[in-house]
Amino acid sequence: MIIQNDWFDIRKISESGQCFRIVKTGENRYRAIHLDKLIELERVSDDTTILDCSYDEYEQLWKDYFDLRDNYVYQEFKRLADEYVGIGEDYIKKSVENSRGIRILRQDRWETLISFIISQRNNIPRIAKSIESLADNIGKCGKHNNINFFAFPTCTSIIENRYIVSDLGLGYRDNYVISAANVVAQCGIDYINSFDRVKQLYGVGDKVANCYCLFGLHQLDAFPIDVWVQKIIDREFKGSTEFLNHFKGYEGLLQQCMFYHERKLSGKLVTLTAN
DNA sequence: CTCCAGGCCCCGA
DNA sequence: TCGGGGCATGGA
Repeated sequence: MIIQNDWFDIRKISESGQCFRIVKTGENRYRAIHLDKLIELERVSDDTTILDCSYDEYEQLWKDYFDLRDNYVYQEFKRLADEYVGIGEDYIKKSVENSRGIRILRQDRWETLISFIISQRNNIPRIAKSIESLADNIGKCGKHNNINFFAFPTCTSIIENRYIVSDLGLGYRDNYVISAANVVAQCGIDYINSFDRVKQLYGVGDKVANCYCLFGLHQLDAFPIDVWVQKIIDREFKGSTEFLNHFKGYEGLLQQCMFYHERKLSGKLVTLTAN
């Protein structure tokens, strides 16, 4: 499949910190794992990305995963940013422009939940490593062409293999992961359908709950505040989040732009690579 | 050695 | 409700 869309930048998406299983495999080449599928992508120009899959598989799976049904929210958000007048104006406009092509993926809820539980007080390479470790040890094996890969483990697998999970170097987060697995095995992931529900989980606070809403539930108004975003709020907006009122419904898009932009500026953008 | 990483729990005021 | 200590682990 050839995707012609200059609002889609797989490199920026993979470096934006929203997902941990999209890795760089070569120059302009990326690999993504979603559910029990693997796909390889190549960004051949600013507006063209090749997805190595059939039309049917694209329509059935990857179109939704990469949120490629339309560009409406991204264009609308950009328009809001262009119109913004007020404190931090320059920072907002630069971060949004610099982040063009970032989309909010429609990731698997369960994987998103566990990924961001693991993310707390952790760094991105090690988060990715922990997730790979979970998949490699207790996930289901799949095969794509001649590549072996492992799907993210189910809640049942985590419960059944909880002693293995506790030995994967997750630190104190292993109890949070196992606890969440128990709740989801009992109630189903559909039960975790709101900020309040997800926050009830042991080890989930405001930040992780907001990440779950934004990246797992695709609630684009969620605005996770981590140490980076807090730093931006303090420095560029004098500690006030009043600027969010201009971005009603799209706060999460702005959060991603700021997070990406800030890390890029500080030279701490992380490029995940295979193995 | 210390410091830090997309925080959260728990405790005491 | 707010602030601070403690928390597992590994890399810099």
